[in-house]
Amino acid sequence: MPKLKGTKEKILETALNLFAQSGYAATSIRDISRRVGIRESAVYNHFKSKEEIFLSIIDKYRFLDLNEKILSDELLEELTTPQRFLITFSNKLIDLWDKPEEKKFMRLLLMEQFSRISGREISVNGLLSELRTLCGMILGEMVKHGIIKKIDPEILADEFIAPLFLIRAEFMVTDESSISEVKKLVEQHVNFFWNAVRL
Amino acid sequence: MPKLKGTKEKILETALNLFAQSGYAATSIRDISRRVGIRESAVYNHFKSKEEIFLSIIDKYRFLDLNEKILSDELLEELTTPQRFLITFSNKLIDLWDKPEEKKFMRLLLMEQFSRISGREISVNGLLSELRTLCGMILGEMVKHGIIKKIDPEILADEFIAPLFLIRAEFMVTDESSISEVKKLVEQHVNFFWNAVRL
DNA sequence: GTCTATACCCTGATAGAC
DNA sequence: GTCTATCAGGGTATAGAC
Repeated sequence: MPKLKGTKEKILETALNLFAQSGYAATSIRDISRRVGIRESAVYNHFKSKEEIFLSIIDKYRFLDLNEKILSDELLEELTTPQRFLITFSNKLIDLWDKPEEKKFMRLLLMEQFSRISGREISVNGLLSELRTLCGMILGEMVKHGIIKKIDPEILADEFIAPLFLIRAEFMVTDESSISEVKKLVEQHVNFFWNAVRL
Repeated sequence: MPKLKGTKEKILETALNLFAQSGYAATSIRDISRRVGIRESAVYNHFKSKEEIFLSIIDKYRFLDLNEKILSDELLEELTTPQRFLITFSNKLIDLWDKPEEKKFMRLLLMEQFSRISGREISVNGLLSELRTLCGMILGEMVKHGIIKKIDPEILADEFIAPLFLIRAEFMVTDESSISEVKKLVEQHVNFFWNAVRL
């Protein structure tokens, strides 16, 4: 990783900012180049079209690597106290979603998920499926070890994730994140969920 | 209600179709006028700008009138069997959301919620808040009558709605609605929810 | 790699005849 | 209310000098 951001990198970064702010169609190459500090035409040395910029962004941020970013050893130790584990897990997820880059990317996805730019499917489901898999695994293990009720892990995962996601999405409209309020809602949800599944 | 749709009405209808399909910015007045079958300039006899068309659409579809559209006498009779009531209620909601106009409007909202066209806030929260209030009332009554556990009705409403909404939103990306699959997921959710709150 | 210059099309919007 | 005609501005993208 070079320390000085090349122009290409700068274009991607700027484009993400503008796309996430105003949407793909409403953002022009002119806007992007102006902010980067180069001419419109110079952009075309790095990307052959506006669409290619968009697709590069998608490819760059598509993978969250949740396991790596959330499942620390420290967190796994809390598995002995499942309710606390779920709260810590959720908060870590909220923090991850609150990171500027992830936030912008999520906004972009939410905005453009129906646009089908260049036929490629831009789905929020994709972003959620990784999380769904991870939660399904964790909750499935809890079922197996008799920590929680015997319920289909996929259902458990959906019930656990859906409110979390909606809480996050709702607070994304206003940009003042008020993360503490979010975390209060998250904790309420986890408590409800825990009472629903505990034995 | 006039039988023959006036041009103004036709513009609104066409604009909703195109906005919901490609987004506000990507849809031009030309696209709209072409589909309506008039010249671009003729549009300006009815709306002074593209923005005004958008805002008219928002105003037209903003109110769902959930109480009226969902709470029938027949449904209320099922209150004696709460679990069945919740399933019927959810299915009615899904059917409502599946109506072409509501579906398109919801798509449009999901796409443009971050755009802040003309400074007006276009939030999905607004669409959900009416539902939240209704569910809060119903579930609050259930709590009061000792049918379900004593839990804050607002929390109950959120826990009930979030998965429903996410299920609906996910199936909105692909236009083949496969409503039966949706309803299966809905039923799973309601069963989970019911087991979480029953006494 | 970036610049200037430019091609060429589409945009929202207006003026004025019918 | 709809039309033709027209506008200025902005859109993506390319050519060629430096």
